[in-house]
Amino acid sequence: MSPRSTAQFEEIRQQSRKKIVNTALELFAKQGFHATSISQIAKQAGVSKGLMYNYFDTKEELLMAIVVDAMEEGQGFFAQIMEAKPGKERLRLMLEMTFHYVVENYEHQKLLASLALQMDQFPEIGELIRQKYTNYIPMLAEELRIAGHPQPEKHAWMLSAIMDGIGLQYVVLGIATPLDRMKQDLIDEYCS
Amino acid sequence: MSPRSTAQFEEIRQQSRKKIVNTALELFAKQGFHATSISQIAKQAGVSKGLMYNYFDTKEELLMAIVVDAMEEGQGFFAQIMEAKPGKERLRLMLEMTFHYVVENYEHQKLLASLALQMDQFPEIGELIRQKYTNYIPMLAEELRIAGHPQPEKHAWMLSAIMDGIGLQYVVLGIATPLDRMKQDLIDEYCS
Amino acid sequence: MSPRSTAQFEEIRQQSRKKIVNTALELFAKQGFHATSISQIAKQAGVSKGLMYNYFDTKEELLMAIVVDAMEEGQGFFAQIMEAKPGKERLRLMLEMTFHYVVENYEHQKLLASLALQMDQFPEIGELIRQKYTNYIPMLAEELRIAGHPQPEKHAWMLSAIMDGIGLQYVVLGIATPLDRMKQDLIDEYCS
Amino acid sequence: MSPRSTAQFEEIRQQSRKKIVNTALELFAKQGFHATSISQIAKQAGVSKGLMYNYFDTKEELLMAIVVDAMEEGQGFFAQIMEAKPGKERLRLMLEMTFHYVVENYEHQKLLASLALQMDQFPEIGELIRQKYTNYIPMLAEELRIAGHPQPEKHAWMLSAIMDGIGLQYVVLGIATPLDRMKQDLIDEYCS
DNA sequence: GATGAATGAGAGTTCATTCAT
DNA sequence: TATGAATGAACTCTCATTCAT
Repeated sequence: MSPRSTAQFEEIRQQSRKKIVNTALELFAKQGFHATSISQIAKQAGVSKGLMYNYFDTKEELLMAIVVDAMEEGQGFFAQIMEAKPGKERLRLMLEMTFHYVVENYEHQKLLASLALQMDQFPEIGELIRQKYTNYIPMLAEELRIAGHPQPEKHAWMLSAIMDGIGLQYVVLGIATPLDRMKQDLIDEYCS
Repeated sequence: MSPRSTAQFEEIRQQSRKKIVNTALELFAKQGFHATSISQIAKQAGVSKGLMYNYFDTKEELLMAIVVDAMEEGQGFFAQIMEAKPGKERLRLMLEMTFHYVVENYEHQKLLASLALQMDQFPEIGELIRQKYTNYIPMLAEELRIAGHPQPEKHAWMLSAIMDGIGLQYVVLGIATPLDRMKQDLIDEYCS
Repeated sequence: MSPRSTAQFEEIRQQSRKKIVNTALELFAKQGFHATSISQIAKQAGVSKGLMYNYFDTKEELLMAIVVDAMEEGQGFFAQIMEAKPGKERLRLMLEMTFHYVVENYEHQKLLASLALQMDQFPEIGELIRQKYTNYIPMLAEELRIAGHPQPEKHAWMLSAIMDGIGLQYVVLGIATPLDRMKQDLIDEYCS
Repeated sequence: MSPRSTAQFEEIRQQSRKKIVNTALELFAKQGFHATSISQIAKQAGVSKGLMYNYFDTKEELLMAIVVDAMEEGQGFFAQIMEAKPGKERLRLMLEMTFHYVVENYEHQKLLASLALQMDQFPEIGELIRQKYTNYIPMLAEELRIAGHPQPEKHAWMLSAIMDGIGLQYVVLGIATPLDRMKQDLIDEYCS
């Protein structure tokens, strides 16, 4: 009789939105953005094709929403790290959480890597990725400096390359990559 | 009819084919496979759409031809390296040529990275990429062992991750990456 | 429950209905029937899409309701005119009120013109329009005869064409059309 | 063996283009632009849906091409008239050819009327229509002045309204409109 | 060998309509 | 009475592929 309340509608919206976003993330990560059709997302999410357009104006906007989610998740990790006391321990935490992120956010990681390779086509996303690097390298250098490392800038590039390479290998090769051992090796080298 | 004209035809064929392959490589690398249309390749290569199907039965086959080219190019590099005397010098040569390859074969590099992230869609290519890793890591370990390095296997993974990371950053960020310095740092660390 | 609240409900119903009809008229006139969506009407009228289907079963029915309104409005004008004493004065009144109608009912006028051009698609409306002409021309001829005009039938066609033409130009060109002057010219020619 | 010549291709193109344009004109005129789908045009023209996009980038561009055709046809008529010696005879020719145009170009006429009522949605076309009026009225006044008519401007508006009204009635009512008689009446009134 | 007109499946997107609440 | 989430058919448009010449 009585219409649903605003709060009820909002909850329904959030549920549907999440279903769509999660499915899209999964498929975009596995197949790439262009090779994934709205039909496929809808079918796998168990909703109609049209529903997506109740939440996102275009396929690109759906992608953008996922990327923003991924970036915010990364920011969250980072903020958590930065609450720790500066020094070797924080550097260690940083490495450990990065490895943790790679494993836990396999799909985000894979999708972002894929998008990084097509920045021409998604300029907005390209800008976000570029900015991430612009911020990340100096921050890492500063962290290494605080941890008492000589040549912090050199190792910032090196470490970031290693982390990117490990991430890439992980999303490409899967569990064949000896993640745990490499994590330990890096911690031994940089945090002791 | 005469052998002469047959040879001429063959040369024309090779030229056309090369034009197509080069253009396709350029566009696939820049835009990705799915975002590049046969029409666009044909127009930019200055040939007709129909002609492309004279050389490649499908778009996938064109991609495959490019990938095989890229792999053979890589093999060539590798063979060249293996002609050198084993030891620290060969390891150094290996690093230097890898850096050289990254810069000179930017497009191959970028395309392969992109395909590595979509191995589900191109199983044949996926297999090639997986094999490359399967061969590469032990080979690198052996090389490190020969060069007198302790813990060769550990550093094989590490080095391969660094190289992949550097390559990824290079194709994503372009010249902002301090390639030369990183090359020197690696050589200093691993070849002295 | 009480009669009072029933009456209130009825009033609310009429208000909502009027809001919807007015908004739809405005948008149909400005953009055309097919280029106007139910969503747009609902949003601009400040009601929910669902509510519209409480009043009109289909989009076509909403259109039909508007057209019937417009026709009834025209009938009202006509009835008013017919209360006057037959003769030159009534003809003059007819012309003046027609001009008045054109200005005051710009949107009805424009929508009807637009529908007249797509009678195949709305047969019911087409029939109404055809009937209007079937009745209008002889009535106008009779009016001209009563007013003492020679060749009343010829001028009936002529006058109706002029009025249609002026109406069309007015809805197309807007105020650039010299309505007042043309009205005076017609009155001078036909009513003196 | 040998590929088709450029001229052959061009002729094929022109034929297909004409088939599409003619069918589209017919359907746009009968049903309106929005109520006509590309599928319907293709089916009735006996070509594939995709072929239209070989000739026109969008449905709007197809419409635009038709409108430009219609405008040019009108220009042609006009130029023909202007070759005659100025005076009553030319005015008579103008009226006769306008009636002729209305009958012969029924579909153009109907489509243009329909578009004139939706100028907001097709600004480019709206501008063309507005310009036509801006040029047409003064030209008609001048023509009337040359023909020795008193109050040429007043009658220019009147005549243009009559012609528009007749055209509108003709495309709406069809042959029920007494075109020939009205033509004669107008010629008698304005050209003697 | 070479062309580009033609096809049609399938992409992204819109929208009238339904319905649980 | 009133809401808006949800549907799915139909839309515009794209593109790998075919084929007559």
